[in-house]
Amino acid sequence: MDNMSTLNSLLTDWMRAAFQAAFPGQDQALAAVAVEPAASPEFGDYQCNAAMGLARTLRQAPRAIAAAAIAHAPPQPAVARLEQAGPGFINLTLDDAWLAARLEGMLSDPRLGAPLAGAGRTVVIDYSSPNVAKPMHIGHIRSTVIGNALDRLHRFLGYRVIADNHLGDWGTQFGILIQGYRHFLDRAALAAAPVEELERLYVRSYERARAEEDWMAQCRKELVKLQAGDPENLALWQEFIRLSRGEFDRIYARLNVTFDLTRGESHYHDRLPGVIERLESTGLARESEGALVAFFDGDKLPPCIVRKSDGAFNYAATDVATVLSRVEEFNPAAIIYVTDERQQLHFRQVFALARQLGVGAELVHVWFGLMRLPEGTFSTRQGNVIKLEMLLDEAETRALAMVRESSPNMPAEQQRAVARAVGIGAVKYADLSQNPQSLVTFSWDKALALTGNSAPYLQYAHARICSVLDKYRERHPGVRLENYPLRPELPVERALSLHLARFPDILLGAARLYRPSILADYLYALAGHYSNFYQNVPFLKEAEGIRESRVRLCAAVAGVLRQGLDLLGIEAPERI
RNA sequence: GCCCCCGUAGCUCAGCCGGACAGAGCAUCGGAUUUCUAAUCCGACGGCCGCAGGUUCGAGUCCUGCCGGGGGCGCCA
Repeated sequence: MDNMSTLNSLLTDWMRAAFQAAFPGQDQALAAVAVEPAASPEFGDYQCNAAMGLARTLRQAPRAIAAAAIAHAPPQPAVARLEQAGPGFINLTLDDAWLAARLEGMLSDPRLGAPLAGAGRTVVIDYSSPNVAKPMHIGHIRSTVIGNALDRLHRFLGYRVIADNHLGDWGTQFGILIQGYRHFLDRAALAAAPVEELERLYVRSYERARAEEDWMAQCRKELVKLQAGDPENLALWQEFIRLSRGEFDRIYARLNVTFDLTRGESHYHDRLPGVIERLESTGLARESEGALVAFFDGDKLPPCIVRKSDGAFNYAATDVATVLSRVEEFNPAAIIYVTDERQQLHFRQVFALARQLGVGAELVHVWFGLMRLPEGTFSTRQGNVIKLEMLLDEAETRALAMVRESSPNMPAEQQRAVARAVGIGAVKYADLSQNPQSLVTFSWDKALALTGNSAPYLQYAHARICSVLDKYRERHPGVRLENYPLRPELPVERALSLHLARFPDILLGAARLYRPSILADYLYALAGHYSNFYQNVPFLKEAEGIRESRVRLCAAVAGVLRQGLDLLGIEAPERI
């Protein structure tokens, strides 16, 4: 199946060839000819809208153009009907037998027809990236979950992925924290909840620093000592990182997220003087009011400070150094950053500098809107922060209550495992299923939805299929289902088959636009088609042949659901 | 002041490169379980797609302006 093109590209190439045969010498204008899924089933399976747009260039009426393209279309076994409609649409209906064979091909491929689009290419994905010494709260989940889905998706498409958790482990906050640690440490609290205690120390020290000049000066001194390699401060700093990573790792384990690298900003510290030198020598940055400032006259961006007047490097310098280091070490085709919207300007500046320094890799900032509460923003100071662990706990608790109710006979251990999969899946899906760039208002009921457009809905569809397959094997032991052909005859079966066959195109689209929500939408629609099928069409008690075809269709849906959910980082238990 | 994003059904949101009558979930109302898991399915109700112009054969989608909300803009990261 590796050499097989996806449905979209197959039909698009063919349709373009039809236009080229009808209008020789117009290749440039015809490059835009494309085929897309039909807006409505009544129009067929796919449609081509190119004729209307070409009317001016080709100096012909759209309907005449469409008719000519149809007349010149080369033979194509995939297409049963090709017809003109409305002002110049071309509607395509796939051949039933061809579609069934296509599905057979997908099912015999462990990759379900997904092309190895990224073979030989490397992408670095920088995501999650929490700050050391601060607990992860619900604002951190989006980067983690979206980044992880992009990670899995790219890996599946054959990219070599370097997932890097770029910890915030360097900077002025550590001077404040060390000073706080020296004066306010509560050892019992640190032992009980280390990161919470570190945060408390930071907040307390920070507040005092705002009020007292001397305290602030002392914080700065601690930072300078740390950055100069003072053994005592270095040891403290390493301890902060160790404690924080312990807590982060616990959350990542629950979320089933793993990184290839966990390099903090500190990793690039030694490279900063070299970067500054290059920025200065190339004229990209110059002195201004004691600071070193990068200007972006050509790019219409405001200037940014790369080195402060006290000589400390700013985070723009760190991020440029990080880009250069990644390019040098991994030679990636793309570096993808997943952060919230507040960093848009920052990354535009960093990317502009990197390009000026000769970086050719595609630099992408995948940003998402800040999570808000109905009553407004949340902040540590207002004390209305919802800790990520609390959210995950609540999700599992709600899911467990549901499992106990609907599956009272399931062993307790399994109930807990299902509740974990369902609860965590629900939380992830809430972030993955919407356009990340919308403003998001957090609500418990939405984040933990267990019905409707939610992960549990998909998991439920999957579990029901597993149950059907088990029952089939019980009643018909030893039967090799592959020996029976797929015969999608009913409209709902055909719709299901067509939807399944689109899976590879969906993966490519989601990766190209860096939007896992495209995959989530697809899976939701798939589960919807399936639920309709399941609810309204009997299969186990049908006659041999029909029965096997339908059971195989079920298996196909299960396979795509499982693979799709896995790419979103969501488990698909066989029983829920 | 300048820049970026968002504004779609009562609520929460989809809507890919502009395409044929604008779609879900929740909520409300009405149906479906002797059957393969009802965390489900079927149906009803519900929309000047913020407003006003413009481009286009065609605009929720692109452009301009305005209104409303969020974020950012030289010494935090």
